[in-house]
Amino acid sequence: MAAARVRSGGRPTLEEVAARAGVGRGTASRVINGSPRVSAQTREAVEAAVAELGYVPNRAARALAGNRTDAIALVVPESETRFFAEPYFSDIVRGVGAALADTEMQLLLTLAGNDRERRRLAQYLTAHRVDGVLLVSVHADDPLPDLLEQLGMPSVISGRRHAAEMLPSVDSDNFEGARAAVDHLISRGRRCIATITGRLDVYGAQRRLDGYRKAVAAAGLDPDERLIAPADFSEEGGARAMRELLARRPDVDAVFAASDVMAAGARQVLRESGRRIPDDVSLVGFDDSAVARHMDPPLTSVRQPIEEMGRTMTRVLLQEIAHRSSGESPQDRPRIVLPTELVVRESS
Amino acid sequence: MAAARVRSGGRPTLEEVAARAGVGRGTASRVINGSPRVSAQTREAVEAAVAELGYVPNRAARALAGNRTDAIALVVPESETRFFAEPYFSDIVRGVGAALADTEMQLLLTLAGNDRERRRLAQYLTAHRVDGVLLVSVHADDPLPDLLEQLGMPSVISGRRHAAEMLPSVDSDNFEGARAAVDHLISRGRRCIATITGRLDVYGAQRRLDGYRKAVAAAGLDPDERLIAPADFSEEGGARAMRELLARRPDVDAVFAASDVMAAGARQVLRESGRRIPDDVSLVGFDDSAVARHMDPPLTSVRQPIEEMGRTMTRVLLQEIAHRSSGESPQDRPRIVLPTELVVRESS
DNA sequence: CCACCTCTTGGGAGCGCTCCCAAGCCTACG
DNA sequence: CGTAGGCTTGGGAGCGCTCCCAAGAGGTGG
Repeated sequence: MAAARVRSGGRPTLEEVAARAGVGRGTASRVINGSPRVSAQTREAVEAAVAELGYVPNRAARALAGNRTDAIALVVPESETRFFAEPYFSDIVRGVGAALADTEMQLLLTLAGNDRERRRLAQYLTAHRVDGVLLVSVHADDPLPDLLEQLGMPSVISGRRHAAEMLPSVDSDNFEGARAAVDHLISRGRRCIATITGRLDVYGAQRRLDGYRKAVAAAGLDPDERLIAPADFSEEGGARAMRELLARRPDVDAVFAASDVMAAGARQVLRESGRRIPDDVSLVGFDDSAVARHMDPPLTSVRQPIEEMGRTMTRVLLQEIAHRSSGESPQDRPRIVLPTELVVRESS
Repeated sequence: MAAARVRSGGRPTLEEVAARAGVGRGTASRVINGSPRVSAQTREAVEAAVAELGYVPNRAARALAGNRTDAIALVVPESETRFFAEPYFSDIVRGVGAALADTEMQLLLTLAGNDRERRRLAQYLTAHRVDGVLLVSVHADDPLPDLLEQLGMPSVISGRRHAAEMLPSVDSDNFEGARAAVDHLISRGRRCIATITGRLDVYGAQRRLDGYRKAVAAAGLDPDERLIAPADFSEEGGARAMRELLARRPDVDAVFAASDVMAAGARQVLRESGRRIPDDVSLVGFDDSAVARHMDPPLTSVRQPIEEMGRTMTRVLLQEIAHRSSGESPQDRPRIVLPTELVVRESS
């Protein structure tokens, strides 16, 4: 067993694996990359060498030679990681991680603050070369999607900016979720149903409002615009909106808040006004977060399959990348909508 | 303006920048890496070329040539990302991101499930070559820290496994936080104070218990072991522990739970037993999570500076990496403890 | 028996960058 | 006026891998 050249410090290289297996570098590479053009015997020899040496390919070298990186970036608006504190963020990551588990792909986490940073980011993403980008929480005026589109960077977006989004997208069914929530309130005999919306430049918030409108209209209820109060997803905003609502329509008997946190704000105001939940006013939230479960009374809420959204986004992105590199032009921009589920608790 | 060789597809390379600036490749590299051994004039010329060409260094090439990666990994036990759903996870990431903001470092997110995966992970981390590792939520029997230590990989750990941890660590002051919580209960006139602990193989949980014991002893209260109920950080576990507590010492007049979620479980059981909070029993949690703010009554809780922990861990890691690469032997293993803060609400 | 394939295989040519040596230039000093 | 020494500078030699061409081996048909 000639102890060939034993490199003192570093990890074994392809060349060493090849030498150990008694084959050429090219052949070893073929085995490691699963090319079919290798005899079974050779393959075995190389695989044995890999095992013995504990060889792991050097990513940087691969990236440089192969002009790819085996890495994707998850871009999160930094300003919102806190807003994401509710399961959202970690569940997305879980989902992405799960989908990546038996891949060689790495996950790069990129926090981008303001729009300027996001613009710079696009540069980086292409220069630092990730193979694809996952975008979450995109606002109507976010330049990033267009930039990525132009750069031809495979990307998947969650929370479409608008219906005409060019990028593949994965979303939960905000419309149906909202509709189900309102239908539920109607089935409870409520007739004067208000809604507190999120920031309407977030597509999902708009869709939730649409769902509300649809359900109200379908039930033949009075579609009073005064029953619609805009807010910003914050607890304080929810409280403020609830006060407005109460001032405009004191006879309100149900509220659909577009997030649990806003519902929490609304609950506070309803309490202070002497109204009981759900006796006087029914309350429904959205997200089914920890806040919902621990509210008093526990909050009926619309659950989104967040982890699955992460999984699905990733799967779609990997496909997109595969297509792109195999030269196919992806005709169909996948546009996936995952179902939501109403979780009924005591607040309604 | 001789249009030199204009590469059709790709981004500009160092070579092109050099040509544009009329200097050699080596010189261009020096400017870009901020070497002082360049004349001001040359520097300007290169910088201009960089700007004009929109040059961004190729990471893979750098990594390959320089034998470093400009990337660090944040290792999260996958099994716990959900447990992390409370601000923890996202706040840590925020902190890390903030500390990395004006660095060239990238953040790699690594979810590792079980111990076997974590073992494999160590391989990957060295082979895929990250420059350093951030470890959060480490259990007593986790093999990863030792592996990283052996491999000589710069690492920083949060939540030390045991006091004798070899790696640099950043932690919040669980001991003082717990003590402050119990002192607060004592100052409220409580005399029979119980505690619900987290998994004691998590260092922080152990420290919280230590803090409880210390405060009880210092106040000269009866240190009855029956007032200590172990649980697992879960709501259900908290409820179970509370039931045991009530069975053993029905006269309990205060409970310090080592997490808000467990406090929520305890609250439920206390309610069911007909006890009022805080009139009959005071309740204090730990984490100051959303659950605490929205509980009924709002929960007094110990806040940890999680985002700052992320920031600090990262800073320490970057220093560690810098030392390592400049050949200094890091004499002192930083061991940083960040202060906690008691947030008093109506539950106590 | 030879031309022509197909299947494997080896290894050269880079990918874009950092490291480092040697060369060129200038200043200062003997 | 010659020479040593300090600054800058250019560019060769890889880093470890993938891509791809050409060559060898074995088989087949005319």
